[in-house]
Amino acid sequence: MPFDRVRVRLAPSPTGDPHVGTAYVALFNYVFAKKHGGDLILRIEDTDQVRSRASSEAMIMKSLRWLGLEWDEGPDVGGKFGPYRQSERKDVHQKHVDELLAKGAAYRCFCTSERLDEMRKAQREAGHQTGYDRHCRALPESEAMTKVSAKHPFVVRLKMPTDGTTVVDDVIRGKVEFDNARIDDQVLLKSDGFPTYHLANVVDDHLMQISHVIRAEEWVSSTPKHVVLYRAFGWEAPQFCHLPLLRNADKSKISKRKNPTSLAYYERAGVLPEAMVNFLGLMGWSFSDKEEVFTVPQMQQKFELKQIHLGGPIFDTTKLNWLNNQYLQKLDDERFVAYVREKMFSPDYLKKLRPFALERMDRMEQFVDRFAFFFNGALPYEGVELIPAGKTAPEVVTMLSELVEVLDEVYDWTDASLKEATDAFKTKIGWKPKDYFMTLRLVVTGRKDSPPLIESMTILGRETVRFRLRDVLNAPQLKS
RNA sequence: GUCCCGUUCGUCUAGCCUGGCCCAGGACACUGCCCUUUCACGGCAGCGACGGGGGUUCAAAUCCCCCACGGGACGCCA
Repeated sequence: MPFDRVRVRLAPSPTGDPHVGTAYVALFNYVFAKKHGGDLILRIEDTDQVRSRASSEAMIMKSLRWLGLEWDEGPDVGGKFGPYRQSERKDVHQKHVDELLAKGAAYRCFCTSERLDEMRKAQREAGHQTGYDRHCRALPESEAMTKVSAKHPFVVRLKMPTDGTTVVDDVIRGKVEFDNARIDDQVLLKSDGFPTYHLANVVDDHLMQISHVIRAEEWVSSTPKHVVLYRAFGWEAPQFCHLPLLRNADKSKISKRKNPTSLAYYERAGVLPEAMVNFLGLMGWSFSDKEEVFTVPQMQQKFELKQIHLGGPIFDTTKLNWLNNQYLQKLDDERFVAYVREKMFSPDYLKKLRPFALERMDRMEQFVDRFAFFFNGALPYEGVELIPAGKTAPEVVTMLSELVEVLDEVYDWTDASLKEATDAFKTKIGWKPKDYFMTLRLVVTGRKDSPPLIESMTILGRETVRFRLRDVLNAPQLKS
């Protein structure tokens, strides 16, 4: 361990909704840090200029706080190792890339993406592992500099050793050996001047004095590159610990296509943060062979990285529901009332509903019944005519499944962009407006007499709409 | 395809390092019974797993080897 003090980091990339996988890794990092009296650092990995969004960063921080996983240093709380947003550390990264270049540990590559694509295609067809063919590695320095002055775009790649092995020492897995010859010359600096994950991660982890890198299993295969990087810089590598990947029911890596993965979804669904955290703590780890209900402070006492079971756990929320019920039963008056009044029937949410509600009621008592779908999760579809005349169940299923994909691409969840997206999709599939919109209305609201569809979808939010679009596929009418 | 990781009830897991206490323990789910004017909670019971094959050993879920299966990675994404 390169530093005396335990310092771990959480390094999410702000490219979407706050993910349960992020929370999972966050929990284990948090618990490990606290157990050892160390620090948790939140570092935003926003080096992907195309996909990073500020709104995503804000949501991730909000969700982590909701779970009670507070960080000691981060973009919002500061700290002496900042800045904590990688996009603000470009100079630092550039400087370190220059150092590698000067040392001869890295080289400039002028290959175009077209050439790389063709190369990979050929490799794949030949049945080989894909990887850079090191075309530019042998390029003389003088030639490279000429190209640079001629403004040829380039990336900087790591010079991997061509023989021997690199050993990754993982806290749980032990020593894992990799054949250097099979490891790619990783791009460290992109042509836009931003570092890739690999470079930024190693540099920042070292500069921020990270002692243990606790992250998901998907990183195991790139860790030897990181080890080589640490060596190139002359730094001692941190302890690595790769957590198992949460899985879908079919065992593939958890994805929003097959599971609700957004923490915002679970929060809205009325899952208590202590239940969520407890549930995540049960994935790959166990508190004891008798008790399964525990708090984060209790987990801290007993937690050991080495005890983590490596079989990838299926993220099956059945047990989460039971756990949540356990915690729900313990809610006192204060928390219960606060939840219903401030979260479920929050003033902000009710204000959004007011214009739609008032013109459709003659007595206030009708509100709860008629607007229930604004507060519910899953809707009852018994007796609802989900299939328009002339259409078949498979057609409706296909339409809805494709629509989910379309809506996933909607960048901001507003009336305008939803209208645009749903209209475009309607035109594409060529359904009659009435059939299309009524089906959608029934799926999203569960009733024919709902307020305007687009506005309702906007208010309900992305996660709930997505959930219903998927959930309705289980309705008997649509099963064939 | 190549490399790497994994594999205990349907699901989450204990046990595996330090072989015998394991004809494998707990929890969720499911089924039944009890409690109960309903439902839920709660209680009790039941169902249900060491991927396969070789070895080592007096003894293997536990150690070794092979196979199968699952997953991850193979991006100027993280």
